[in-house]
Amino acid sequence: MSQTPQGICCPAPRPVPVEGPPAAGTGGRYTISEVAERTGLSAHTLRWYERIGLMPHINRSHTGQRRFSDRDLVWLDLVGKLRMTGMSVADMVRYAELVRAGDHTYPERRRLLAATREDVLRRIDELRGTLAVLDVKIAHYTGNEDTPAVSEEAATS
Amino acid sequence: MSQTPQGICCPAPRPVPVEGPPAAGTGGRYTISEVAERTGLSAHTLRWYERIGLMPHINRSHTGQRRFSDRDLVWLDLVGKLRMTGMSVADMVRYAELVRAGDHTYPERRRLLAATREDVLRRIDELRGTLAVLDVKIAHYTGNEDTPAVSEEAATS
DNA sequence: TAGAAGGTTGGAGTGCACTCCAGGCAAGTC
DNA sequence: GACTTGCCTGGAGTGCACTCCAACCTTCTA
Repeated sequence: MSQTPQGICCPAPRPVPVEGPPAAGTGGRYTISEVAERTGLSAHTLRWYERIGLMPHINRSHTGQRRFSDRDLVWLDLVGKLRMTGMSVADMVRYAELVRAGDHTYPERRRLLAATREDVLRRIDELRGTLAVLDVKIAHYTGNEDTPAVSEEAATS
Repeated sequence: MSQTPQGICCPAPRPVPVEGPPAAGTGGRYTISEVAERTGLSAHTLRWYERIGLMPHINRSHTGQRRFSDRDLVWLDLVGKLRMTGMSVADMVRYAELVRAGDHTYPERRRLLAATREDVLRRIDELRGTLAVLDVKIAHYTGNEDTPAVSEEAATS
């Protein structure tokens, strides 16, 4: 959930069998390419999300093609938000499993999201810190467009 | 520099021959493990950073071991900040090359950092957006610790 | 009837940022 | 002299999150 000083990137996933609650029966029926366009995810990624258990069961047409519901879109929207927080796909799959498991998982879901929230706050703080550094650097370069550098160049610029 | 909806992760690097300005001659002489401890980076990563051109030349002891200077530590601090912004290693190498190339690269360095700054602002905004979503979810789970779920469960929780 | 468009699958491939490994060297301690 | 510690190198391996491929199926339009 949190990030080590070096590994600025990401934790450990694992493929998970899809076996959730009954899929939605509400709203429009979108093809995979329509959903790709709406969400900005590729069709590849949408299939992959389903395969690893990050989606609830997706309905199929009589020819076996995926037909996404409005509910699926809402879910994908949440997934997109969670991705933005830096949450790993593995953790999102874990969350999806909790949702499928039923209401008794509320406390754990809350815990997962609360931890994510803490992460986000930390990240915002970090980013604000980098902003300060960037501003100093940019001001330095702006004020010295053509003047010779001072001392610490290799280290400080 | 910016991130696509899907590729939340990262751009393209390339190995770059180290051939920068004369290395620092100031300050303490730290071994690689000392620097690893101070920066939180692994010794592996420090060697790798040097190899790809992300470090200025690092001095060596008479036996060929790296001896990092205070200036190197300052540089690593900046690199750490840039990593936090989400800047790719490839872009950081590019920046390091500009620093090595001399003062006439000030405008481009400024441009690079200004673009990074914009990215950071965008990311902070995104994170704030996710915070709002998380808060709604967490409040929902907190208020319904044991009560049955409502309708949209698979999609909204 | 042909061809194009859009979908299906499992499995392999990609790019990034590390991370580890084998084999070796130098200095210090018992 | 043996052992330990800490460092060196080039190159291979890892984990994540996609991304692509080949072979195939349906549906639709010309």
